[in-house]
Amino acid sequence: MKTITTSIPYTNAKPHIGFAMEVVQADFFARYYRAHGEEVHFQTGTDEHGRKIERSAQKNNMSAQDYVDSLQQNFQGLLKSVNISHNRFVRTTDADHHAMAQALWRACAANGDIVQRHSQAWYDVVEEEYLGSVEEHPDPAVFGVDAANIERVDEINYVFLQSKYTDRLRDLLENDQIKVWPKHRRNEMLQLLEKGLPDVAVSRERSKLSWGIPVPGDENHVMYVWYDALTNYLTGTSTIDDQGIIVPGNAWSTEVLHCIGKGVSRFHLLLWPAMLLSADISLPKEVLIHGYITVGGTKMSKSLGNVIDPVEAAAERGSDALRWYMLKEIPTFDDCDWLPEHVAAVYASDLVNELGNLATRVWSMAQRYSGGVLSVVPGSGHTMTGEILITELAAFHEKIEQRKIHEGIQALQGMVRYANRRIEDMQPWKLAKDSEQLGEVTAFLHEMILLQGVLWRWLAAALPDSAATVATAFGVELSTMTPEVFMGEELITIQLGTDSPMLFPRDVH
RNA sequence: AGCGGGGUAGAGCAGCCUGGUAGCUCGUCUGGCUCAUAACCAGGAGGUCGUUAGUUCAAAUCUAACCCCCGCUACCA
Repeated sequence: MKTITTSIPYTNAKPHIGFAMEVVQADFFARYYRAHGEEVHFQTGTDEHGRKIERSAQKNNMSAQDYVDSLQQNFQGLLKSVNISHNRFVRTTDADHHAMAQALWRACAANGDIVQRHSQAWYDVVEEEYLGSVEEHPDPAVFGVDAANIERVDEINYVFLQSKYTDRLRDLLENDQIKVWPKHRRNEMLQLLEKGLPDVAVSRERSKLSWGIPVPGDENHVMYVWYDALTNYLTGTSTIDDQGIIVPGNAWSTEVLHCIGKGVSRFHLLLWPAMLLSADISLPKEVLIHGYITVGGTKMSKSLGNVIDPVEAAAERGSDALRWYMLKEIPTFDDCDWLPEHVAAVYASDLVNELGNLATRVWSMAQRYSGGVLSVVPGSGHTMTGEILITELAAFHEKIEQRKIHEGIQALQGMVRYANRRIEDMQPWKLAKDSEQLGEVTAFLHEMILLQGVLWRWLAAALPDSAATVATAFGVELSTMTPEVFMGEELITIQLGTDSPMLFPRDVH
């Protein structure tokens, strides 16, 4: 079994295209492992507590709950528009999440890792946010906030003793017990660990924040949003017994892959494992950290007006086209600039000209020269192509295990080009003029159809809609498409579907 | 400032560990083909591999210094 997760975005803003890329990457892995026949648990969700939401709700004259409910459609709509195949969506306002966060808190507290501590901190009364401790920052000027808005607060808060886990976390990361992709992100964390981890204030006074999960046994305090949010990974995978003890489910006691953005790596590589260690719960196996989509080399921001809306981007050429760009063109771990002309060029070149055109040209020849029904024993006639196919598939799988989705897909793309070259060499349209050679033409087209079947079995992880169209048009069951079948000695009858597969129209509006 | 990543044809990247005629995709130019979504195939043009110095018969590749871009140390997909 495999478990794939995404981070859960804060719902106060519209879904970010970067989050869309994150869910698409996660969805790729979910579909990839399903194609291997593995059972997959794939969860995503939304982070709905905190001061900003509370304040926005007030502005809109709504209760916080009604307000977050009204925001759900944005996120559900996004998942739909990029075709995400998750089987659990965790809202931090869900009752079972509420219970899980409290259960985890109790577990950490029982181990002596959450304690009350008197703290002195700087507080921004306008933004209603803690800026940092007085101890760490004796001069609040470093925060760049108007001094008139800064207040020094003195209060009792709950603190999670993250510092206790500094050494164990260093060991875990150094020994790859939590595998970090790419590696240099791990090094960044090790650097932080060198300085020693601080303890983390994990509660807020209810007077300052009421929209959150209450601290168990203390109605005057509410959990810090990160403590609350990270717990979602257990909510979706585990249960709580009669004693209030967390029972990790199969989905947690397996190979867990967290897909996140680089901005939240500290929380996932330090705080989260520390929380799990404290509660004596097993750790995730891998954390994949993607880069950011930039515009003109800078981050998107509302003030610059350069925000790309993922739902609109998906509507432009269809979800598969957007998914392809995000998976194949954007390097999995790196930042990448978003240029509309480039997006259009990649669509035309990779999808329209190569993948889409290959499907229609083969379909049309098979229809015209072989009457739409092709009964052939693949056998040794497919050996040459089959061996190349085996090599390329191995390269694909290896790259995907290294979490380099873009490089893996490029291996499959190489086979598409190979197919186009083969067709050029064989020139079936010439052979077909001679009725003596029609058998050879059919055998060749049969080979090209099976080849696409094998490729689309894996391309389906990136392009699920198109894969379904291809399967129908060629009348093949993708899950049976293996190199062994491709070169097998059994008769395979292919009956084409009635429609030519128009996967990627050239003209899109 | 410290640490990390990067600087290779117009754009995006690989090659660097394990030195030996500079490679891929897109774009561009020319030719071929006609099954196909004016798609496909072949070939050409285009680079003093950030700078300087060093090691070597030989350096994009190793060493040193320097310059530039980005990231992390504070929320962020």
